[in-house]
Amino acid sequence: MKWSAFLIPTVKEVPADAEIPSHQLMIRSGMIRKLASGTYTYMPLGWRSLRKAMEIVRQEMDAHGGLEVSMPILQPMELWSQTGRDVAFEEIMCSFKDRHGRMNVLAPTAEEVVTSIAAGEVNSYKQLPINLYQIGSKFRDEFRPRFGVLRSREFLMKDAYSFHATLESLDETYRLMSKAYCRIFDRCGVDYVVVEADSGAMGGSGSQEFMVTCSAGEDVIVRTADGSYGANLEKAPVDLPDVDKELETKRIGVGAMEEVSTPNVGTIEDVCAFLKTKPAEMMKTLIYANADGAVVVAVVRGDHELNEFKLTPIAGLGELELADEATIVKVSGAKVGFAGPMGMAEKVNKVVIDHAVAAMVSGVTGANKSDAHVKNVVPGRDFALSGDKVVVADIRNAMEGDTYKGQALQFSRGIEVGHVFKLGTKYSAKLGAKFLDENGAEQVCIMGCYGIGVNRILAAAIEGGYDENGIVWPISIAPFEVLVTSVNQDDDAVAGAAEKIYEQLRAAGVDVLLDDRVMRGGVKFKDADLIGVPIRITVGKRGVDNGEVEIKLRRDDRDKSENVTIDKAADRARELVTMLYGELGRESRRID
RNA sequence: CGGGGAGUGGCUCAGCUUGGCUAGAGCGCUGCGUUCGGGACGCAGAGGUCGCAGGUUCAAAUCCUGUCUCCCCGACCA
Repeated sequence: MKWSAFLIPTVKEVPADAEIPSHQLMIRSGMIRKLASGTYTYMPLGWRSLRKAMEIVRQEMDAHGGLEVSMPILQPMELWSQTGRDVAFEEIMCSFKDRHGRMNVLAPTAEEVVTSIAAGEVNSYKQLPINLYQIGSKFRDEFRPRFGVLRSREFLMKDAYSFHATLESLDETYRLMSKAYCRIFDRCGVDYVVVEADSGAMGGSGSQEFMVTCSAGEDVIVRTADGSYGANLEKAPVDLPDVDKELETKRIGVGAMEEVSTPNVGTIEDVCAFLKTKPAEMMKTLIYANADGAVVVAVVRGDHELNEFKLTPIAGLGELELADEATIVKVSGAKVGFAGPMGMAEKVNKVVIDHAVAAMVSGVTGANKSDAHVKNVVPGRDFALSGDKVVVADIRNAMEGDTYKGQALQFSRGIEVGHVFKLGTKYSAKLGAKFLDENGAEQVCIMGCYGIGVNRILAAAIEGGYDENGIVWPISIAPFEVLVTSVNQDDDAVAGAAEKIYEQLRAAGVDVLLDDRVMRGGVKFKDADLIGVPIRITVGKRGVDNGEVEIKLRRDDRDKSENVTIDKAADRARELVTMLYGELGRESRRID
């Protein structure tokens, strides 16, 4: 490809609405342009990179048992009603009514469609297992699109769905997919970690996320110091508090509960300031309700955060939401901010107390009376720690200083680029994906599903590879492998040498871009750095006069360029191409 | 959805408080010349009716109302 015939609209100024490096650089390098909030055009350069990422995904899926298909983006709402996900996804689905009055949705994902295919076409255990995948646009009406291509309303996803006769078969495919994912991300040159995850709206039993660590990431990754365990914060467990042998003795020494007036002092911070205590000596009482009006009271230490992903299954009352003001007033007998755990077990459907609270000698909490708190509240004495409706459990977020399996927990941020789930029979049962087993008995297919955010691979690669001058691409997903810059395009000898090297590389199957624009060198070098092609051949008058050109890697400093003769330039570049590909994916990563 | 901010040439922004001459700058773009290995310089140009709709006024980019769009913060941090 010749630059003069290509469209690479680079810009010097940083667009006002781009905040993170990958977003800024994708716009500045002319890869993408925004059409509307959360929707982007991939310009020729960006599309080349995206296609390369797609192709790596495709190759590895094909190599690991995937069968590529193309399912409709346009789906009937009716299908979603059958699994109840018309409600679960309601707020995030792009939907519209067609001229016949039917509701349609633009695919946010495709479990329903693929399962209905399996329901129709899979009849026998002999057809199983099977793993169907596609790479295509998905639509989610995000609450808040942001960070460019990282959280957009339309995005490119590789989604795969496997069907099995047995759990063992599912496990096998799940492992195979994890392996394929490792190869994909290795080949794409992104630095990732695999963590335990919550399966969220997908449902199912097991799930792992592939996260690219990056400060702009929206998820928090928790890892043990020895690296043996990692999880999304949503899921990350914490060790139980140390057992204090003196606990009971200390509690006996605590005086009776004492009510103190705290007018309009509702938040933990305010109460601490008012009563001169610390958050760690307080108990936060949160009141939740489900759609049927069942009420759950959760109690965590004042310095801890409740984790709803942990609370929900323990409460066992379905989806929970923080109760509205009226419910809080009714349950606690006080305005918002003054609830306490005392006497709650008798009033609500469930009381869930965090381990850390159960281990407190005593604490301060709301008095269940407006404008009042109580001191000297002793767990077990002043509110129950056991009983029909009471559970003590891990319901809080891990935080700095916590341990798991005795290992200190470390926190970092990450971008979710891949997610694998064991779905079980949630969809197959509802949509009738059944088969006959060896004994002629009808069974429901067991399913797995496996997603990759293809756009996110690009953004993540940039977040992990850029400098003050622009992008530093891994060669596998760079828009071009080699850039030949003709510094003096108006000089026939220079232009001729550059063209010759370009043609040699093309003939050798190298993906090469020739900057044949008649422009000043400085502009060309700046553009070259910006678009980040990994191998650069600089052809200029001062070298050509000596029969030489310069070759350097984008990631190396300017002074590390090497001079080679014009004749050998293409061969040397090919060696470097091979070397750079060889560097990708050499690290083996262990996946369970 | 709640709070905040912003919509002015292709891009980044000034002007608006205290309405008033042909609406400005930088970048980009076109032409000519000088330059020419790290985003050159000079000269000459093209390009906006100030998001949209209404209103106030002799007069509106500027004030008022409505509306649309975009961005930021939050949205189940008590």
